[in-house]
Formats: sequence, structure tokens, C-alpha cells
Amino acid sequence: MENEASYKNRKVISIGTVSELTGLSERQIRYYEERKLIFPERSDRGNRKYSFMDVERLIEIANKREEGVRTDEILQELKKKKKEDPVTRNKMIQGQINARFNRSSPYPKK
Amino acid sequence: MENEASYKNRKVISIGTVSELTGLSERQIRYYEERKLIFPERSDRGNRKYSFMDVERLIEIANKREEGVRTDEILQELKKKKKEDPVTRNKMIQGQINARFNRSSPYPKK
DNA sequence: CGTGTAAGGAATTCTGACACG
DNA sequence: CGTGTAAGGAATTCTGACACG
Repeated sequence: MENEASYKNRKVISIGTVSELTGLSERQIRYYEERKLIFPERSDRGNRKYSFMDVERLIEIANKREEGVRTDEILQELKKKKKEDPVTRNKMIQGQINARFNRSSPYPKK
Repeated sequence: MENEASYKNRKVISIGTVSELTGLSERQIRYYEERKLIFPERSDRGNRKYSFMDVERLIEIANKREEGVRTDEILQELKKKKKEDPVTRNKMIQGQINARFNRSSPYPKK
């Protein structure tokens, strides 16, 4: 249950550390959030928290930006990638299976 | 190269977050470091940084403490465990890999 | 021994805005 | 569009110490 993948998605890294890890300025990191490219969580008092997955995505974004790709183009690429990715399809199918399974459950949600 | 295990050992979590994750006070976390039970890294400005592995160890420590085990006893148990655990050898090798990985970071400590 | 707390300082993070372009 | 920066405030973290025990 507590597998390695869970570490990758836990939002526990603060923006200063993410800045060091990615080489991006905090300003850039916040801007990419504004452009819907990343979605950090917030701590109780409002500090952004990122996962290793977010850090990797930011590095990808940084690479694209170096090539001159605009943030809205990067956003489209990320959306497209999601659909094309064969793993995503499996997950979507799995989602449908789960949906059906849940629907036929003898224990309705309400 | 960028395997899941590396996430578990990267020291990127600040003490406030570790406190939330473990339920321990910052005072306690710093004290366990003083007693050589954990070894966080330091950021440029001297802020402690912990890994998920550290968080798990702290939870273990907290459980022992609840049972009334003293910190020096916990220290002995950890040492003993290290020798007995066949996985430890592999982790030590992983540690060397991480050390190399960190050394090649674009952001050296100094 | 293990942990709480007040103390003072230094560094972190946040938001909204102006600037350049 | 994308990013730098100064601004002011609020929360974070650090160390060394006193307290209780």
C-alpha cells in the first residue's frame, strides 16, 4: 500500500527547494501555476507544496521554454500527451471498469 | 536512472512538514537528531531537509518512545537491525549511487 | 532524559503591482 | 507573454538557554 510511487506524488516540497531542484526562479514557478501547467497543494497557512512529479514536470516545462515554446502551447502538448499515452488509456479503461463495478455494487453510495 | 527509490532518499522536506507528517514537535525532531537517530541534510542557509525515509524512521522512533523505550535504546536497536537486515547491504549500495547522483547536481552546496 | 517554551534574529513565502516589451 | 523586482506582512526555522524532573 505504501509503495514507492506514493512518494513521487506526495506534495511536500516547498517552493524554495523546488527552485533549487529545477533551476527555475520562484517567480517562474508561480507563473506556470497561473498558466495551469502545475498544481501544487497548499499547507495550512498557504505555502505551496510540490511533489517530485511536479519537479519533473517543471523540468520538462523549462526545456520547452528554452526551445521558445509558449506556455499555452505547452499546455496543449500536455493535454494531447495525456490522450496519446497508452498508459493513460488503460487507466481510463480501468476507470470505466471501476465505474461499472461501483454502479453494480450492492452498497449504493447513498 | 531516475528510479523510484531515489525519491525516498532525496532530502527535500523541511522540518515543519515533517512535523505534520509524523505528528512530532519540531523540538522532538531536532532532539532525535542530537541523539544521532536521524541525519537530515542542510540547505544553503542551514535549514534541515529530510527524506521520506527519515519520516518513516521518525514514525518508528515515535512508536518506540510511546512504548517507553529510551533514545539510547532505540539507537542500539537501529544499529543491530542494520546488521541483521539483508536489505541493508543493497541500501548501502543505493546510498553510494545517490551520493554520486547528488555530486553531479547542477547546484553544488557551495 | 525528553520536551516545552520564550527570545531574538535571519531567511522564507505570499500577494498585488509596476516595469519592460 | 514571461519574468524581474521592490514592498510589507506573516509565518518558518535556527540556536542557546532555562525549566521540570
